Amino acid sequence: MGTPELAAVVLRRLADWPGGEVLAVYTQPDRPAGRGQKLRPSPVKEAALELGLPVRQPENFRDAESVAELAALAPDVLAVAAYGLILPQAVLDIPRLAPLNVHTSLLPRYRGAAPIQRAIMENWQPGAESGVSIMRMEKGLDTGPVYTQRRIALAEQTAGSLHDALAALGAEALLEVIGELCDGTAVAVPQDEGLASYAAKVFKEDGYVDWSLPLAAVHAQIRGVTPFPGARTLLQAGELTEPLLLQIWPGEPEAFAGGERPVCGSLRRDKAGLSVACADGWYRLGRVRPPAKKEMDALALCNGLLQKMPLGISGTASRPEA
RNA sequence: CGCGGGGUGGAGCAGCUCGGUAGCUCGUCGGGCUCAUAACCCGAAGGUCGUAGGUUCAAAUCCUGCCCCCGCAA
Repeated sequence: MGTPELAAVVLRRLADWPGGEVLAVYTQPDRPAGRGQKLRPSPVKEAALELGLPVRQPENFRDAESVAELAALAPDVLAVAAYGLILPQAVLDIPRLAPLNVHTSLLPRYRGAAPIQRAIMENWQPGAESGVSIMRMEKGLDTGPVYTQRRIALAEQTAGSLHDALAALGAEALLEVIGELCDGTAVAVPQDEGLASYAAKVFKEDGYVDWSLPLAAVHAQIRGVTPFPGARTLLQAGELTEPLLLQIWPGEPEAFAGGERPVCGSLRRDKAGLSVACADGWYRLGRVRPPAKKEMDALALCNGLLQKMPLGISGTASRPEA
């Protein structure tokens, strides 16, 4: 049971597994999405169809009928990853062995909606890490006992790359736990409630870069919202008739040279491109995208839209009005 | 028919309102200069202006159809 790309990765791995069989795939109903508001199947549904697996898309499990349909399959386990539907106790009780959940954080930290992104945004100390947990589902949100975890260094990860890495690790860990459940050797350890934290959903405003922070924090914020919802900043430079809402990708932190202390948010153009001043250094912009344009190097932006901007420090980058 | 932006040498843009010589920054190639450079100087190549029609003496520019790309929203 799952919906987005993460769950599709896990599903493919499960379908591949010789130790068991996927009885059915549950995913959210097709939703209008994208340009033109066309009805679109979820990544999980696409994967399931590719694999020739039966797909079910109930609106929810509040009615007895949906629950009965699932129960009729008599599954040994329920494997859930980012399904996006609340599963009532009646559903959690169905599997013979356990209802399992793949959660992309080191529980009990970052329970909730956006563990991957929040973990990156909030942990910019050197050596920080995150990971994925396989837990037994219970009534509360991501509160169940944990069977196993896999850790991974955050380093230069973006939300996108970490997502991919954790999807692979999570699928592997899930198979391991299912195997142990079959053998009867699986052990789940209750979470330490004292260490619990929640990862709130990430909105577009979370991508508005706060240049008053230190380089490492700025870099972490940008990596955490890349590629979704994307980091943005409002550029105001000399010849621009109106401010430019730029989407930006992770760039290069550069510590200030001795004595340098520009105001946070100052823009600097040089032969190599564009940099923005943070609390303790210049953040050199890498890939960048103006509204309605394709993504490009900061240097290309300078050569085109910003070509009248003089070399040196002028203009500012700031958070758009909320 | 959800809203909106765009397609101009290799990259990024201007020019279109008001039709009349293909422009700018960068890159590339050749040459020069320098201890040196993502430095500077000189020179050159490179474009069916997305596509098919229409209007016109004349279309990147005005009109119509089509193709392609992208943002928002969900």
